[in-house]
Amino acid sequence: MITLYLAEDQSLLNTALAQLLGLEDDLQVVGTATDGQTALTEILALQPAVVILDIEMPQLTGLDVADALKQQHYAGKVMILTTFAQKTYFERAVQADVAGYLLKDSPSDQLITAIRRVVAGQTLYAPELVVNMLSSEQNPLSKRETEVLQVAAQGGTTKAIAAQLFLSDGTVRNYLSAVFSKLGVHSRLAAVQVAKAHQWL
Amino acid sequence: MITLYLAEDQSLLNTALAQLLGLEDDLQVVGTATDGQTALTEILALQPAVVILDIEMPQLTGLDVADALKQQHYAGKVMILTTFAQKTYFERAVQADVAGYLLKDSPSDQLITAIRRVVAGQTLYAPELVVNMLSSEQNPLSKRETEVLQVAAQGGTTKAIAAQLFLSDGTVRNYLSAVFSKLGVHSRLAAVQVAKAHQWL
DNA sequence: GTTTGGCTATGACAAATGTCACAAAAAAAC
DNA sequence: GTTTTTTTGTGACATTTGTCATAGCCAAAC
Repeated sequence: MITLYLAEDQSLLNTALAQLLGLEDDLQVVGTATDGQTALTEILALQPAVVILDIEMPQLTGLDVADALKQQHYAGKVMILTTFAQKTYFERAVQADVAGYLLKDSPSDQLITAIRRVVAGQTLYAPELVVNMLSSEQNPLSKRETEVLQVAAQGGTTKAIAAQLFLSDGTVRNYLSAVFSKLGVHSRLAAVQVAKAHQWL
Repeated sequence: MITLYLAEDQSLLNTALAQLLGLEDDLQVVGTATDGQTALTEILALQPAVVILDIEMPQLTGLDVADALKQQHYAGKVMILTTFAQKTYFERAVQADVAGYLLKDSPSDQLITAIRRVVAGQTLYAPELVVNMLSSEQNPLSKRETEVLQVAAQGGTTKAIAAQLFLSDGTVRNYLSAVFSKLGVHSRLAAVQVAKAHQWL
């Protein structure tokens, strides 16, 4: 019998999956949560063989939970189950030694077979991710440039940005100018648009 | 026996729900789709008693499908099943005479009872929506102001905005100035932030 | 029938923004 | 150990942006 724990923000999917997985002879759902903090506490108490984590959850994200479990040298397998194939999420998940990274756009029976394979020792990554990793352009901005743009995206004035980052007024304008040049735009708003589209922000 | 059709973008939820609903004695899932166009065609062919529609789907949204079904004087009941309680979505749904508007953050057994009630002739709206409708502030911007801000949000220069809307350069600046004053900000970026936060954009 | 509000426009001004050249220290890469 | 990149800064300039006063036209409201 494989014991499962399910952490999923969206109650409908959470309950539906819990019931469906429970119908399988070799699977048993020992607990569910709709937020990361509850999930982490209960996982450590219940010690399920497989943990299935959504990423976007209140309080702690699924990735935060995976990190915490890694630090505790958790014995069971950890799987991430999320909507989008975001490079940054995936990279963090790999860092946290997850045994599986699946997308919500594959049918539920694939999830079930994936669980069995993970228990058998396999590591499963959704194929879309590999494609996405290769095709997605990398951020041409330096760390600081990204940071400045990020703060600028909040909509504050140059002065406000400078104050928040402990920089001079002119330096901020210089950074932004460099950002614009790299992104091929001429204004903050346009830069934010482009950066968001590429998920660099 | 209640015949059901399920249109849901996310395959995992789609398949999980289809299986779960099919387990009920009085429910039968006669078809599913992951996009609006397929859903509409198949619904008209299969004539299910209840149609469950997600909103955000490729090609046609659930609301588009609901509109089309209303125009055809469709005999069955139409239910919307979506993630967020957005006022604008809800209003459109009510216009399309949907029999139910449910949120994905309630458990799956509530969906099942909701289906039975809708078939019995009841109309069900998620309680969160009523709260949301009352609490959400209304857009203080005029139609044209909203339009200008919307175009400005794309990141173009004043000239580009003016060209796109067939306005003079100065008029665009005036509109934006009025928008800023109403939203309590002093820049385009900040205005876009505020407007997006309130879902006025 | 007048008043109100929305749409459009111009001109002028102050402030903010974007650009460029230049420079120097620190960190990273080779 | 040298070169390159990154980070930070100044000063100056052109352009863009935001603000305000003012005004005509139109439609809706009262």
